[in-house]
Amino acid sequence: MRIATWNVNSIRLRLDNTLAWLKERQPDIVCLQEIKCQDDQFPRAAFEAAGYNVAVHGQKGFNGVAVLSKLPFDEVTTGLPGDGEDVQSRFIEVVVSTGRGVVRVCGIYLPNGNPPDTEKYPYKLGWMARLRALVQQRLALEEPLVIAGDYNVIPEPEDARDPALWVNDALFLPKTRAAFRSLLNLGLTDAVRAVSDAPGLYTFWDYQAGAWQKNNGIRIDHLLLSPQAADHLKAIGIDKHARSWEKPSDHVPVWAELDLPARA
DNA sequence: ATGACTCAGGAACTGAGA
Repeated sequence: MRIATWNVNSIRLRLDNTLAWLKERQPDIVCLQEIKCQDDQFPRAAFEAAGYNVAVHGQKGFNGVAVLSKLPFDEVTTGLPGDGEDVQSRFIEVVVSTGRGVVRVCGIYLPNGNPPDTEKYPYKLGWMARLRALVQQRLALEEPLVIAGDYNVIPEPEDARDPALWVNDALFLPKTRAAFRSLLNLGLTDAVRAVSDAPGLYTFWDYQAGAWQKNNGIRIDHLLLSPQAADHLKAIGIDKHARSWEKPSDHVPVWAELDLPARA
């Protein structure tokens, strides 16, 4: 079973790119972020025609997450618990059944948090604390669990081409990195880092200042695995070439292959 | 030195992104 994440930066503008990538990579489950539309504006029929079930948690104009799955959904829940005032669409959780039991997938779009001297940064840190609490509960289920998405966290200096550029940024501040480590320390495995310690495994290049041409990238899109998922990890990939396509997202797809059947 | 793009909304620009 191949599980992927991709921040598409508007699903309506990126529909053709997304369909082309699905055909090429053949993922079984895909978490999408920044769909930037309401539920009824999501191009559901195009993905259903490509063989996917669709779960959407959108909002008007920005944010928004969705999950595509070749397997039918046993459960779909939306919204990260822990703050009744939070109206931003950044969390979706699904459960599917395989021939060897269930797989649980959380799709997340973690807040950016910039500028750090505004209310946006405490919102980010609060969101990370709420995510940690949820993950702690889910780990007690002892299921294969994948938390996939745009974390807006640069975990380590080698995850940026030029870490000095990011020292005062919400993506790389000590409190951000500490909160990410605290999540990992619950017992999660960063799928990419389980396979490679190489530098340069970037997932985002800014549209500005020729960041792509200069390979001035960062690694901020991650798949974190529960022990029951990590035990089945076979391979990972970062589909960097999607950044060079016509009308690209500023993020590229990241995927993990688990040695679990992709059929019920 | 600074800004540099790209999106949605809604009809000229602003907010947001990272």
